[in-house]
Amino acid sequence: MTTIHDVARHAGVSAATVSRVLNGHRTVDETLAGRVRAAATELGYSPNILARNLRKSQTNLWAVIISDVNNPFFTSLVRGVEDVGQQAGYSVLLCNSDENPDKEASYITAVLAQQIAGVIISPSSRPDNMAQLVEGSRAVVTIDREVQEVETDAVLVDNERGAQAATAHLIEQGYSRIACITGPRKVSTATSRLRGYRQALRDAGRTFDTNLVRYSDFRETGGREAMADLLDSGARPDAVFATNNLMTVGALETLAERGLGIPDPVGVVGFDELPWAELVRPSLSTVAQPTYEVGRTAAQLLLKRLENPDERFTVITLPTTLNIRDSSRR
Amino acid sequence: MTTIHDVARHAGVSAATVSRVLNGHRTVDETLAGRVRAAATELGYSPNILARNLRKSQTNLWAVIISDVNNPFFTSLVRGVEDVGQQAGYSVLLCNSDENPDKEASYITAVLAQQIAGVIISPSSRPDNMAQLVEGSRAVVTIDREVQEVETDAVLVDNERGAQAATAHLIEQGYSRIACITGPRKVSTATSRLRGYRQALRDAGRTFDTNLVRYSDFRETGGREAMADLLDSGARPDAVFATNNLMTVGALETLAERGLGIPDPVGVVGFDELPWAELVRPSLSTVAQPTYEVGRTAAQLLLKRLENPDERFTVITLPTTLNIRDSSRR
DNA sequence: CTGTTAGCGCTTTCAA
DNA sequence: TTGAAAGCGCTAACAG
Repeated sequence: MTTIHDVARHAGVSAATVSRVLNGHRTVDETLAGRVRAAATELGYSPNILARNLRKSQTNLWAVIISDVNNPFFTSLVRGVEDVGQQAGYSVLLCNSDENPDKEASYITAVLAQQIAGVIISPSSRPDNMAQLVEGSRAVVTIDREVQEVETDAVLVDNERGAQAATAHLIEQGYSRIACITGPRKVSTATSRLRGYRQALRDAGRTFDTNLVRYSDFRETGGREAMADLLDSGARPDAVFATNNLMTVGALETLAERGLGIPDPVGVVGFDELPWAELVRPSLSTVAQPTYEVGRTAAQLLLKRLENPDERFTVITLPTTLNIRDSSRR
Repeated sequence: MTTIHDVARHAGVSAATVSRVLNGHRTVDETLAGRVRAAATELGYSPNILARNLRKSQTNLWAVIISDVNNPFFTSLVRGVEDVGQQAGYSVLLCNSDENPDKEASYITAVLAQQIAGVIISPSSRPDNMAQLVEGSRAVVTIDREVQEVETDAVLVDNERGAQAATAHLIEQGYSRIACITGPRKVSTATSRLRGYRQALRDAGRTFDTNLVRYSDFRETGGREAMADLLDSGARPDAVFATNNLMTVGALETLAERGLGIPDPVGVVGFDELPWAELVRPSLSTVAQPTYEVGRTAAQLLLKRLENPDERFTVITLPTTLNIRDSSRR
């Protein structure tokens, strides 16, 4: 291992000067700086990151805490984060909270212990976790979901409008008993999307019927059970809007099991794109989120916050796109 | 920040003793150890990981270098790694080489610079990268693909047998002109799976026809183009075996575009499970890999290697499962 | 079994 | 503008 002292000796300067040059402090004479850079390349020097971390009490790591690595929504997002982070010299730690507040809490503890530079998080339903994270961390950007109790930079999508567009589309296709399978009551995306659904019904002069609404868990089995329950309960839905991709898959499975055709007698629109939505037969109508963009934008906010810790918080809301395919077109 | 010295003072011992107790060295008197533990909890002490990292010249981080985060094969694998790693006190860095040897090289450099404790990698086609990684890293486990030139612990699946079973199944269903879309010539999974395909043909007394083989890139568009080329070339395939999930998707897209029915006139079997294989119509026959298990096993090998750097290398080969669904059944 | 001591390699005052 | 020196908090070699 060549150290900063080796470079210093080789260039005939002190270690402090080498440090200054390599960190881009402009206060060094150009001649010396040149000598230092030459020595560094000649010796193949690269600074010991661990020593730097200790000295600065901070790593060059980011953490992304998401609720499900298996959900393509998040993987695409992670790429967006990674692309920006790597550019700026950060490596990305992936943490998978699994929609489980305890697991989230343990990751937050780990993140604080590691002295991670910045955190991008899709928060679970426990606001205390977020409070602790924000308290102990240098920079936090919230994605996907809002947390009322804690203020941070955030990147969201226009959930309400997306849900409204999806529901309005189903209405316009002549469906009359449109069900909604949404996520946990405490998760903002679940409630916003439900609100959009409700708004579309109201706009169309329809009544909002709680018999047609199910609160589930954003998972495949949850969607499956919610759909079964809707069919068995006598609510007689002729269409369903599911507020995330996995629950949509679950709903489709139930419909297939029951031998119910799509889009007739039952129309389907899902929130979130499925990677192979075109291959599913009939092809699936979705409200698509700009997932990669969400990740990229969050990473950019994080970068800004790291540079400028005292700036006011920004919240960016990105638009969704309604992709009308065969599952809702009759 | 409470430091080890605070705890030492509080417990009336030296910092070294505190360190010993907290690291589980058994050479400390139980009375003292108890006092230390009491002091530590009372003060809410947690060791500074950055200092420990510097001192030990090693982080408590693992890196997983994979070729595509968007591929569900890898995300499930990452979970397996993460579950084991977290248990043992490691955090997992996710690196996305994107099937690009240059990107892989840059991640390897980063991993070495970070002094990552252990690396799990699905190597690209550039053996030099692996050589450099193995040279500079404490522990490396290879997954998914073999690299001839470099010896490491490894977790593989029985690609040849899986491919053979898939092809034999197509033969048994009465398909006579079975094509194979495989990956890059330099990637072992591509060649092993092709070998299995070939073996099945031989076993059935069929001739191996290179006109029915395409080397592609393990990506969706690659599979799409390869399928189109097969159809346009006059090779007249009546079935296709694609050697990974994304290329299978591509092939399905081409077949749909051309209005060719599945399983008639064209049968399809893919390697790797698709997350919603059941929803694709017709449902897709696949050779499934135990992805989560691959990750878990690799992590366990890594743990072992870290404990025991001089042990002989182990290579574990896990079995695949042929899931026969509608796309190949006529 | 325990304490003293000496760094790990870097950044950053502080003084020149 | 530069260098000397201190020290981030920890672990491990060594001595007792």
